[in-house]
Amino acid sequence: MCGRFTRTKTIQEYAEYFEAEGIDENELDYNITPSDSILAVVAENDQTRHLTWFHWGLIPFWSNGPDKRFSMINARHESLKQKPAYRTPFKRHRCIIVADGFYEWKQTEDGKQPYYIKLTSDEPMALAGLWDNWESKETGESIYSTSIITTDANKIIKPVHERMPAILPAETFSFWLDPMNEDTEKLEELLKPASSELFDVYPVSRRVNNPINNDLQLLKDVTG
DNA sequence: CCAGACGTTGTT
DNA sequence: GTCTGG
DNA sequence: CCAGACGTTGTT
DNA sequence: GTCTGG
Repeated sequence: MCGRFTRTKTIQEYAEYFEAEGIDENELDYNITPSDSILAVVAENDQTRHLTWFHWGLIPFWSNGPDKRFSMINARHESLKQKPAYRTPFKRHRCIIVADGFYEWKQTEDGKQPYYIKLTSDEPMALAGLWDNWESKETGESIYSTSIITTDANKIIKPVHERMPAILPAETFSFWLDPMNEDTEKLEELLKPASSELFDVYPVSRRVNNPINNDLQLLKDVTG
């Protein structure tokens, strides 16, 4: 699954990498947790791309509002076409969530050991995501929210965890983001596990476990 | 037809 | 909104 | 995802 | 055990 990740570069770098219109804000984060605001790329009908913030945890537009009983921080790619919460967003509300790496935990005899997973190339990680917009009938308040799509873990991640986020290669960004594209068969093919050869996986400090910790040292390999 | 649900992971 | 269950 | 909190009534 | 908060 993907329940914690990082965003370690500047907005300007992401704007350039994703060929998207930036925003006049910046916030590095070494320990992003569910319910945080997260950065994503969306495209308009004319294919113009924008960076924008979303609440992490999908709130369907038809729901009565944020509901803590549900934690829709991840969407299994196997259920996108079927589940009511994901069907329409998969057709019309796809986005790319901006990350540089993510954490997964392995249960050990003496507790939970976090691992950091990043691209060997040090490029940004393009996580496949869905978004929705919920509006309050009372106040008119609008919440843009998002969910990260998960898929089977690849060979290098499987020893740590059974699932991983779907990661998009740069040449598929346009196809994935195009809001007019409703070819769910072909879109689904992009959600296969990314190749093991692209990744570094290593154990990091258990300070990651507590979301209050948020500093560059969290990314340090503790193997020695 | 209406009522009610609408989620994932890991662990058991 | 849309699907499932009754 | 993990960490941390978690409850009411009646009597003093 | 289960829910909330971060």
